[in-house]
Amino acid sequence: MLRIAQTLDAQLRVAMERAFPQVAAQPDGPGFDPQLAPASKPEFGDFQANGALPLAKPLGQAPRAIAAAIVEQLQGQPAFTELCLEPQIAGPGFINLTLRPERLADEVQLRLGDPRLGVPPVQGAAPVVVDFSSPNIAKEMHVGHLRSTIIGDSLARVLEFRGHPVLRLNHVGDWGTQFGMLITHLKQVAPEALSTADAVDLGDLVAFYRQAKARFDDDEAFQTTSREEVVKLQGGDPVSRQAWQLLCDQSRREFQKIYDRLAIRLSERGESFYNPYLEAVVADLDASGLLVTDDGARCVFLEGVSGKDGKPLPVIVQKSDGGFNYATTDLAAIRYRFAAAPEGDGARRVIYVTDAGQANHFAGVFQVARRAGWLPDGGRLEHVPFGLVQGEDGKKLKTRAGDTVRLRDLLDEAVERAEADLRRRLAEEGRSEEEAFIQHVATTVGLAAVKYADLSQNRITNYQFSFDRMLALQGNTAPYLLYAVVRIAGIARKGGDLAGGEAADAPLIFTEPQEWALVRELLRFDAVIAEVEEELLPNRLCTYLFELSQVFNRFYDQVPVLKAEPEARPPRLALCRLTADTLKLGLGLLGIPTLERM
RNA sequence: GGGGCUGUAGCUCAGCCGGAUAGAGCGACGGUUUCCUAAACCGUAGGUCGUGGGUUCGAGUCCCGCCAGCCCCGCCA
Repeated sequence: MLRIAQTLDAQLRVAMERAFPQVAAQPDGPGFDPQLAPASKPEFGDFQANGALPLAKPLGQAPRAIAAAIVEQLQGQPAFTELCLEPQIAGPGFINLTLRPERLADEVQLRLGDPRLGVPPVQGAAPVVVDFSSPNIAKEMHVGHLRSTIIGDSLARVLEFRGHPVLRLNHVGDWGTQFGMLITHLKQVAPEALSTADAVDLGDLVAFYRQAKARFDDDEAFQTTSREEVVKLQGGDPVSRQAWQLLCDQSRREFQKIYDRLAIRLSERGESFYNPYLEAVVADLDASGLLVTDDGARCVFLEGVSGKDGKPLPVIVQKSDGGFNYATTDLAAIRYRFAAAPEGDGARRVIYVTDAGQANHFAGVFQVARRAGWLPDGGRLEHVPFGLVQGEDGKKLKTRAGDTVRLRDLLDEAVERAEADLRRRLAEEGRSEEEAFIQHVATTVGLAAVKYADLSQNRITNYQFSFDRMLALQGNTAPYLLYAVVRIAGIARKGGDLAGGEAADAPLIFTEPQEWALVRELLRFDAVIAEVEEELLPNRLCTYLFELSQVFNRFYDQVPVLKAEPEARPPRLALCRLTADTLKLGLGLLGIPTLERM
């Protein structure tokens, strides 16, 4: 309906100008904004224009009279009367617009033949970087990586669908002090791990990492050795390099198992990738006069952000010992991503999907990048923050033993619970299914539940993780949406021709309110996609898909399809087909595959 | 001390650019099945939108103060 909304907006502007030419002539006048919005309630029609109300004061007229004058001018436009029924003026001066049923049917018809379901491909596409997931080498992926991975993937999918060339970058933690610690520790306790691939498994590596961290925190000699080890590594020492390479390879393979399970595609480009550019970052900042040496550290002082003593807060880009830190790497990454090829990605939009705790850090780093002039005209640099994953007690999610929850275990449990639920249901209904079917459904439902529960929440707030809620069969959950798709597949199995062959030329004539409700819901899809692309809020897409499922279920419950009168059958089958296509596409953009039966 | 985020029904949460009587889901209570999977549908109850001001024709939404919770705050990432 985006196209129609644009048309209506233009028509309203013309009507306003014609109704009040004296205002149109004023250069400093109030101007005209139709304030066109989707109708807030079905009884108000399809759209409402609220633009008459703000004109009341400047024009010195009653808002309803202003609305009436606008409506009169609208009615004088043939293009408008072809599109809409007679506008209604309601309340204090709202103009309610209802589209002609045949225009709605036209729109449905267009979408039936359109694989993009009415979503236009983007014009003038330029690369978009989505930086997400980003686990640390030599650690296992845990619940803390869940949200970034799932949200980032979904945003990337939406942007890709719109036609942007998307670089999905996995900015893994593969550099820095942590490696000094780990390698130093391993040299002493498990030297074979540094020269032989897979000498220890990742779980052990994680334990070693923890030990190394503990030693680092209270053993000064160990700290010193670790720092020296980092210097060796950065200096390209072959032994250190090889150890590092082995650790990275091993972690990479473990990460990939998770990504494969979740059907997530990512290009690894870790922190180390930017090492060759760190010097240039500092030089660049120096050349643009932003760099200040303070206490031996080279930093950029932020504008508008002050610390304890009221002094501006610094972003440190080179430590007093000459080393670089994460801010330097992040700056190098921004610089590289916006820079033109071959020494850059040529991006026009760079998106970081990380927890909200890093908001200050990114705000600082972004400010420096902007002031350094690294963003091209129209370049967008955005932090997409999200809240913590909490348990049902409202505290940070932990295992019973108090450990961090591994992502692997979390996914396993979701699938196990989905399987148990399915088996119980099969037993209750006396159904018998093949083992392969059960495994496939349980896996799909379990993983879908985890993804959907995360995505359906406004990402900025903390997220209360609950297997029971996400796997519930009713409510705003993955199983509920998947079930709507299954119901439509059931119609096809029982002889409904969803491919459109049945009376393909028959006009789409709808008679029931449930049909119209479904039509209107289906036509919202393009606007929802546009909104997610802009606001980077996948929960808006979830809400839409849930509402679509609800409207469909109401239709399914109250309006027969297969047993409809012969002339009513084709249009109803068409609605089923478009609903299924919309749900499949929408869920696909959330990274969730659908099922034919469940 | 400074900064960020959050505060909406018993619980979990939506709420678009400020628009009409603030919405879902769960839970509670009550209904619906000779018919496409009842994993569904229909209905009832449940709200000082943390709080006090301000702006506006109109504020859950914007501005300021306050309260509460979480997070961040110089050489870790």
